[in-house]
Amino acid sequence: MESQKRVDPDEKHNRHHDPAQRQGFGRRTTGGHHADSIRRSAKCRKSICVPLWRLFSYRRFMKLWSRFFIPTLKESPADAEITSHKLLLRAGLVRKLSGGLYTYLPLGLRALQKITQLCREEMDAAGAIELWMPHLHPAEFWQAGPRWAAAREIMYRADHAGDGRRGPRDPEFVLGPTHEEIITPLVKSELTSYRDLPKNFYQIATKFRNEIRPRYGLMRAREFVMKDAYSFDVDDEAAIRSYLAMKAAYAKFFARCGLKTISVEADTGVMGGSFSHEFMVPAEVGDDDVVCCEECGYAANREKATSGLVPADLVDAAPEGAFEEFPTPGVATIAALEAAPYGVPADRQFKTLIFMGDGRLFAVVLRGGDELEEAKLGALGFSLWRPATVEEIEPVMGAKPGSLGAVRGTIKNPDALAGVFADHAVRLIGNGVTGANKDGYHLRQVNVTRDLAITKYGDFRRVRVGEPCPKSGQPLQIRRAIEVGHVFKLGTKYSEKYGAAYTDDQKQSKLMVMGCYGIGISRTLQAVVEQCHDADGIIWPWNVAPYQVLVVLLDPQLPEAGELARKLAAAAEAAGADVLVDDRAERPGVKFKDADLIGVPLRITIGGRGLKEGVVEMKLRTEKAVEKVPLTEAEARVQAAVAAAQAAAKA
RNA sequence: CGGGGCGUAGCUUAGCCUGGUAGAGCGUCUGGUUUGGGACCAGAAGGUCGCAGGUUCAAAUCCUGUCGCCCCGACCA
Repeated sequence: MESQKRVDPDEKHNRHHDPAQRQGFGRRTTGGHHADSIRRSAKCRKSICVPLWRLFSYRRFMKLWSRFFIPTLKESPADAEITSHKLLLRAGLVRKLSGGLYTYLPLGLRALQKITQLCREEMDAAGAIELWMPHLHPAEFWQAGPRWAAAREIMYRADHAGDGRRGPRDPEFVLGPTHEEIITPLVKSELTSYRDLPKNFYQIATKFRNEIRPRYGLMRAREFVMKDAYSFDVDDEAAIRSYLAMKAAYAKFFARCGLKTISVEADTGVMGGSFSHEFMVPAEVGDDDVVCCEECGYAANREKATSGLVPADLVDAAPEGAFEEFPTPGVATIAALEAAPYGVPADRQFKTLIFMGDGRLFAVVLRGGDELEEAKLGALGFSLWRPATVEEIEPVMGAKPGSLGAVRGTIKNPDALAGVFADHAVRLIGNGVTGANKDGYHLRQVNVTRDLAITKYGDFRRVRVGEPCPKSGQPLQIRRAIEVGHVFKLGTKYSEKYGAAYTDDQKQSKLMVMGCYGIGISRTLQAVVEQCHDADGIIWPWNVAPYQVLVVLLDPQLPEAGELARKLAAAAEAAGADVLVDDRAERPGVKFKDADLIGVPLRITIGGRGLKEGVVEMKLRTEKAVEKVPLTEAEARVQAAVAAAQAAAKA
């Protein structure tokens, strides 16, 4: 084989251990020149610096940039839009394979592993137990669960091998978007007694979701790393304890990642369940809106947020006389009815929307100026719903959208409606205008209480900026945010479906009460970058930095510089830091730019100039100032700086 | 899925409207000069112009289809 002829790399290095050999490099590669005068030439840099790492056997304990792989970019690829995505690419952390699919390069992987480890520590500390589940799921597990229909479209299918040979009895597979459907059957068969509970199982693994629109790099990917945990408790009260323990662990975890998060009340969405909180990172580029009150700390996802717009003591408006029809040819929008000659303000109009839910139509009534918050329809109990089509609406209502109303007696076939659900805010209208269920006509003097066929009031509208906080009454604000974690109290939705029950001390069989808890690990990575950067690059928080100390050798060809780098790197490592040494034959400017870009928290610069003065330089990525440290103190000072950073990161 | 935009060298892009030799910067390679915040000079390599049809004497350019990517909306960690 070829390898027999090849010289073993280590043996090759050993040849250069002799200092005399070291001296020889300059001469050998530069002909008759005096070694000193040409030692900084480009050629010399290359020929000398590469053997240098061999000379001192750095490799045993030093990670050398020249031997590593950090492909930094001066310019960001065109398909990156937001800062963190650009920086992930520019700092050589990730590369795109395809939309929503990314390769973690060595540096990115290290950061990801740091986050993973922090998460693991907090989960373990909170009493959760790590395991690992398959990510290829036989579809039958999902079919047996409560949300097969709803979750289907986000799941990747891996039905057959594609050779057409598999028979119809072979299972259909899906790639796991989450694991309730897998963990619950496991728990059902393994945990049977109240003595086994509580339990909380978690894993940190890849999830697959057929996102309708992957974007922003790792922020919304088709394949991503998630920590998912599932708690099982004997009753509601215990489940709440588990929930609160997870919520507390999450707060700790995000704090340790150096992330500022806010926890907000959230909608439970397709997960179902009784209540939930999301952990949000405020960011301009977030794809969630958080409604919050500076005054009292109320914070909720916009999907869930309410306001104090409708006073609790609001008195029903008295009718102004019988409602009457009036012609409105061609008027099909709120705006058109607002315009002349009608001049009906949007918030005096009843807006009627028709939806199809589980095979039946239902109506939602809002103020004309309000927007429906569709997620809030989840409270109505339909498992699936969508806006109804014109063809579905007309036979039931008697008119096309634009002329619809929920006025009793005007609906063509009221029995076909599963209900008329009105937002509380319509009560503010009192007497208003709405469609006559007759194309080209509207009704006025419609009284909410007397005329509308309301089945039930609820909160369906979207909160607007400046409305009073439901708690303090102060104006609400809305901020963009990135969701990085989500805790749900699930209740018995899954345990019931899969029969996850236990026997209590009265020999009674009872359903376990569940909770589930997710952290977007890869999303957290990007959120950190999004929150911690400046114009020059990433500013890693200490705990998630892929490397915490960077020793920059400006003159790597100087033996004394190499020797010093070795000492300082060893000192920093002994203090508990991860150290990278930039030994590349690059100009100082390039090295400094790269150092800032990859965002290592503590930079130690060793250059020929400083060595003559007898100093090395220390600089924190967060600070502008560079500190000159005498060589005699260098090791101790580096260790002290590492210790200080560690202490600060712990606090 | 609806709406908008873009596919030209590893990266950023010019050229396309008005068809006729594919151009630059960064990066890479060679030689030299430089050396503390992304150096300079000289030279070189690197392109099926996303793909497939069509129009034409001639297509990166015009037409049709298709694939991919990005942005806005609904969904989510």
